[in-house]
Amino acid sequence: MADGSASVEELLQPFFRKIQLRDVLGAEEQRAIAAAADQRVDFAAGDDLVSEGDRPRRSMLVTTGFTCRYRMVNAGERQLTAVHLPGDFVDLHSFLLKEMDHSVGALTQCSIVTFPHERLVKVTERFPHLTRLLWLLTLLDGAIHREWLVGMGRLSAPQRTAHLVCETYRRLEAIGLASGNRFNFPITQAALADAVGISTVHINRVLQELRQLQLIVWDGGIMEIPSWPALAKAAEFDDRYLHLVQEPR
Amino acid sequence: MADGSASVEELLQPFFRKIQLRDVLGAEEQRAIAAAADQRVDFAAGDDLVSEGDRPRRSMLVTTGFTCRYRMVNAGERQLTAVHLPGDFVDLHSFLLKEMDHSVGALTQCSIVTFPHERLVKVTERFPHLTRLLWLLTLLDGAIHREWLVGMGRLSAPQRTAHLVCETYRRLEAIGLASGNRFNFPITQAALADAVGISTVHINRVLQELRQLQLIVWDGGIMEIPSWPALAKAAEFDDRYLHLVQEPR
DNA sequence: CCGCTCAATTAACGTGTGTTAATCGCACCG
DNA sequence: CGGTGCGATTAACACACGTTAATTGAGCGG
Repeated sequence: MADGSASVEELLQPFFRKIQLRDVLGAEEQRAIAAAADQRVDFAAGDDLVSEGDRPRRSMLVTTGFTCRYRMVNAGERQLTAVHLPGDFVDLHSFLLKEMDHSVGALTQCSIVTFPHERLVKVTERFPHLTRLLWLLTLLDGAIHREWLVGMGRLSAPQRTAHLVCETYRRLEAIGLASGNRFNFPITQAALADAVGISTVHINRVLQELRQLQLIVWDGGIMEIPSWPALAKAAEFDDRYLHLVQEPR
Repeated sequence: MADGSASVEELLQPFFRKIQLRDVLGAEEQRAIAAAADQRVDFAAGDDLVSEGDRPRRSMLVTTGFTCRYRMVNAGERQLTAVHLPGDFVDLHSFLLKEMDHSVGALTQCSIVTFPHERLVKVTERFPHLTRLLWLLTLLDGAIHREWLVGMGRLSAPQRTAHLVCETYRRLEAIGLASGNRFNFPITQAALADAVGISTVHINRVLQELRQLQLIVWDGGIMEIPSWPALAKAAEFDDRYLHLVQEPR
């Protein structure tokens, strides 16, 4: 690590938890990953961490804050394809895809840790099981992509919005960053609209509906879920696709 | 291989081409993969190759025909999340995700080759570069998922339909299974509707529009693209996300 | 050759969501 | 303390797409 008061191990806690939810991570593997970490970098909300067309030589892991993957189309319309939380790699796939086919932006102020690709190659040469775990992380991204696809195709805007709230809470809770059916969600309605695939005008209508149905309370950047069963039912949310099961991979 | 007149190597040709479009595949690696192949299995159109909730102990690679990944929601609505062609693994991700979070069905009659998971583990233990290539294949699936997501959120139904036609042609062409702006596409309008995320009534309207604009000719299971530039422009299609570039991975 | 079934097609009507544009509230700052 | 700007909100109107239901056409088995 080049700088920072916190040790790499500390910064990687959410990441380790994320993995340990799915498999056992050996002490040696843990050290190997920590040793592969390089610099720490901070970004302000709205900044781009990587841009479409870039060929990054390192991958970035979020340690604090929210980021998103997105693409622009048409006349400046934006569509998010993923939201990333602490412990998530935002572009581990660039390690093998090489060229970015989308951009990554900061939804809030955030900080990340970088992993040079040549060090990741070394990991794949020496640690087959750890390699499979990194692979797994990109597969989890894919599973979430599929879930979003199903929502986009077959759920209404209110359902998709509710679904995103459920998903975000469940993922934060899993790594110990949320509890009590509330979490910090300091993003803009416009960003939420871009995630759900609707207009800013309509996300506003949708949010009012969800509020009126007492499905969510969202104020001052805090999202609260008055009744998890009610929200999950409305969203047809089932966390199977998050694969929150510890087993040998 | 347990049975079949064709050798594994023959059956794996589209698969080898798919990989070789992105990197060099060594002779030893080629042999290792061929050796990991197990049985050949045939399916009829409409059959399920794997179902949501299953825990497959082998992954399947399509050798002929079209398959799809899908999930059911609500009152029997179906949403496809991927279409797979010869050379594609339909569930390589199950190797690490373990439990299927969606089903895989045959869009047409098709045949596949299976790869027992324990043999894939051995591959990851002995062939780091080949492992990265398999990982890459799942990353390509992810890239296509993101492209679909952008389309679902920000493109019109005619655009998404045109986009799927472009994508399918480009992928088939890449592995040598299509040329001359035509390809075999013997699927039902209902299946296409499930891929694009619209109703069967509306896919019919969309197809008529695309036909009237001379963007596609689709008759007797043959899809023809009168003008590739015109269709690509209408669909905002750019094949960057397919990563058709040979380079060290 | 009839009747069955399934895919494709058409029509009528309802609605979820987009678009445009204006207003409001609030933080920030000179 | 009054501007400035951004995010949230509201209104009016348009239309892409869904729903329901009926019709047509092609393949296929009896």
